[in-house]
Amino acid sequence: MSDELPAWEKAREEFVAQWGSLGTQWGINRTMAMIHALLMTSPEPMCTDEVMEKLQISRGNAHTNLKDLVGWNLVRIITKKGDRKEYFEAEKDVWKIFITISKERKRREIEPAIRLLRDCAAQTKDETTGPGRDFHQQMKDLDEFLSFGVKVGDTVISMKHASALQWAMRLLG
Amino acid sequence: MSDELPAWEKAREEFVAQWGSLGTQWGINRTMAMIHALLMTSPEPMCTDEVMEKLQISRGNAHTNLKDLVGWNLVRIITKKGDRKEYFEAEKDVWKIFITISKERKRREIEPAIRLLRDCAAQTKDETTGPGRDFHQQMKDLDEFLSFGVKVGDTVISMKHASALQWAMRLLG
DNA sequence: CTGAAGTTTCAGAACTTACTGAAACACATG
DNA sequence: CATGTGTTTCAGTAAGTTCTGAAACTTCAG
Repeated sequence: MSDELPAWEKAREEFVAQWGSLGTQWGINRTMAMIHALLMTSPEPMCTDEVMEKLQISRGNAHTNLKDLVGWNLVRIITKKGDRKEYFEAEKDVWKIFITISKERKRREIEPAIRLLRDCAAQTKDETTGPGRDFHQQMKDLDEFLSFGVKVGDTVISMKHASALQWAMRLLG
Repeated sequence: MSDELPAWEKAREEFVAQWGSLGTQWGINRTMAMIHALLMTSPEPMCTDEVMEKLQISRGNAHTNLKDLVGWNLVRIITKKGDRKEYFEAEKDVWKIFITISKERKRREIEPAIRLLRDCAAQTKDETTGPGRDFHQQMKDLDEFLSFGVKVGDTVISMKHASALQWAMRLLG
């Protein structure tokens, strides 16, 4: 294989591989995390074949994960005129990545949890004594906490990066 | 099987089962999430056998996941005098749960990522042109963002619940 | 319409992770 | 030191997830 890689590409390969491992801990599939890392550090949009080649994965796998990343709004499809191929480009702005991921996680992970908690609270709203009442209260506490968190999160992700920074600095200062 | 469950226990079973499913999305294993849900809604500390019985799982499985939860500081071991059994009790205070999880996730997920980013940035600090420089910059941006996030997070989790609430209200208001 | 280039789908294989059940271990008690 | 009670470990198995490769499909140019 080619050892003629520029120095930065060596670092990039480490980054891609390790980001993949970290991804699994975050509940994200390894390949998807690797493709994301690859695209985030790509000077140019890449096509499916380039991704396959770089990561040594099959077309089906590359395809699925690229589309998943597009579904997460972390990657967008670029088409060049006079070229039928689709190219993929990752958002590189850290603040925008953060906002996108926050929104998706809210939708996929927090909102279903809140629905569950409300449902369980509703089912037990007539419990006024003993363990039944405690359970009801626990559901309400969890709901209240998550809902409040969502509200705070919504405020933050609606902010411009600069305002968010300023606000955070005030908290720290 | 007994259909003589109090109404609230029905809701509890739904909560436990669903919290388990939600857990998998969060990258947490189903059983661990279920045990946590069970203990969070238990009026009394439970022993291994009770957990096995309630969730219909093996001793080994119950044991491993209980110990993992203790490792996460979400559950503590209680021993009653004159009884050699270990009982397990989950933290029920929502704010404390939040703080505990935040700390653990920081340690397990954010800090390793920051280490990786710094390593990759260091490897490319001499790159001053073209894609190498861009890569270096991207690593630094990500590092800076996560590190700043950690700082903000540290500040928040060092706050009392009431102060945090007050502070968040100001953000919203 | 035909063929070339690109894209999508999906059944089964490979891999990873979680779980069981049973045996080994620890420890207190008579 | 034998016995009963509770705890831990772990090899093998089951379940779940991800990946491959090939076939089907779409689109466009000639």
